Amino acid sequence: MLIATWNVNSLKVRLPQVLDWLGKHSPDALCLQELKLEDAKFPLAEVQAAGYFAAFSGQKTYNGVAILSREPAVNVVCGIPGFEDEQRRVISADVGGVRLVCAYVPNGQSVDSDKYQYKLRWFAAFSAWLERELAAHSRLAVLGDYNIAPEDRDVHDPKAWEGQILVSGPERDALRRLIEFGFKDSFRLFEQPEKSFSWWDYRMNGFKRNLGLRIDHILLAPALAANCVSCSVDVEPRRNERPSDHAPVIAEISA
DNA sequence: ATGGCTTGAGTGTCAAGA
Repeated sequence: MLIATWNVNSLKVRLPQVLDWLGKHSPDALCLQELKLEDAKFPLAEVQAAGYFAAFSGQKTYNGVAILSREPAVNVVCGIPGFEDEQRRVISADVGGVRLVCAYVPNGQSVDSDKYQYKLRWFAAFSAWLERELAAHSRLAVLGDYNIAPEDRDVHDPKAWEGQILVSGPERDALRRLIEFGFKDSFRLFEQPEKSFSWWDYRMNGFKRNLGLRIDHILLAPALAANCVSCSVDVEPRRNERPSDHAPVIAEISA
């Protein structure tokens, strides 16, 4: 089973690239973030024509998440239960015997902003919910844009980024808590090239110079991690014309 | 140099992303 995550930074703009990528990789499920469109404008017909079902939770202009899947997604839940939030950042569902959570973690803007406090508050609720979900679903996968680079090796210039948004201590602590629950960062189950990233700033030729961060992750419950046979970042779509600033991350689960 | 790109909104130019 192939599962993947991709922050597309506008599904309207990126739809042709998403359809192209689905055709090339045929994942069983693809989690999308930053749709930036309301549900009435979700390109369902195009996705179905490509052979996929879709569960989605969108809003105008910002945020928005979706799970595209070969088999219909069932038991779909939008948001973090019990956490009031107008921002559409989470959708979860069962696909092919796996419980998938698709998440777009808040960016945080800067460590001294209200948005950073929201990010930490949001993540605390996310984390508490995932701990319960992990107890309920042994085959649980949490895919998405975490907007957190777990370690210095996930940052092109750790000195320059020290203490900044996406790498700050409280953010990393919050992510580490998920690992303490038993989740595995599937990317680090395998030997990986040095300086592997999943996001590069549009500005200053960030991609060409590989000035990136690894902030998109596939976390797996132990039972899935034990059967994970590969995980990688697919940098190819970042070379496209009008690319998303994020690249897809893809993992393969055997059996 | 707190800039640089890209998107959506909306038709000026700004907010937000990371």
